[in-house]
Amino acid sequence: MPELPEVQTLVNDLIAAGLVGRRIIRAGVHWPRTIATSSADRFCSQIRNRAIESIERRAKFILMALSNGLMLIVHLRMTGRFQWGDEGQSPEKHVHVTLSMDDGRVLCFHDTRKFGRFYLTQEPRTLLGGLGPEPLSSVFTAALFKQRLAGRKRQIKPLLLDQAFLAGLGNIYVDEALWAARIHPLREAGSLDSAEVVALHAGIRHVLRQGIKYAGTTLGNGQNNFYSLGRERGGNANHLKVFRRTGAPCPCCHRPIKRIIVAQRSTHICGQCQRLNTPG
DNA sequence: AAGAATGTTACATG
DNA sequence: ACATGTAACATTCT
Repeated sequence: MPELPEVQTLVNDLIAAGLVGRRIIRAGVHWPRTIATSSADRFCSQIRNRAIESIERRAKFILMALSNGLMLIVHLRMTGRFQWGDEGQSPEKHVHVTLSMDDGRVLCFHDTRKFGRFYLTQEPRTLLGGLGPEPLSSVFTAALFKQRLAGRKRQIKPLLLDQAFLAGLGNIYVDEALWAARIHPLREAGSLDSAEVVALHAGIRHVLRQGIKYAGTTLGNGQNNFYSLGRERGGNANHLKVFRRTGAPCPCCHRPIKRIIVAQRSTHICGQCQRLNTPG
């Protein structure tokens, strides 16, 4: 669920909350497997008394640079999120890591499905080196996109979901971007013509920027859902054109949105606007 | 009320 | 290179 816009929203919130410059005085781990790089004990002793020097996003990872060259990297996977807790009180259900700050606040990592991971490393490149370009950065031009698509035989949707090809997209924003560009998710990636590449490049950047603008996408009311630092919902669900809108009219041609399965993932398309074969 | 589906990723196997 | 299947989990949906 948390894709690039949701992770960016969280990073923005963490910065706005004044976390940069604060020092971590104590860590608690209640589900040890959350810590991917070491034992829970070693994690706690290593992170203790480090100051947070910067917070940024790369792909769907949250990067916190700590003092003395250590980097804390967090991946939320499907249901991870951060929220404030109370010092001295036992953490609420599904809180697996707590970070007590030098100003008395407690940053809690909450993750119902327990897929989220914390990495503590001196060498971030090991984890991040294989990622594709950032879709919102200036290096991601239509020309670069075209070059990376050339010759690829995979279907366009699973390729866009591949973090080594392009960083940060997930199921929601891929469906939205493909609809915006009027491209069928099963199209062979290397078969897109120049106009389609340009449209898809623009579509990807548009849907991601819109997601960030509305502070992420929160679907439904379940707790397996995106909530930002202050437990606020994102507003982007109101701006989705196809995702989870099966049966609703396509905003472009008013035919009903269809749900199909592509690469084992639920996929939402307009069969009229997104053609697999050229009409005729 | 039991069983299926679920936004992510890594890894194993054809 | 690419497609497919599975596993990691708990909650929500059917």
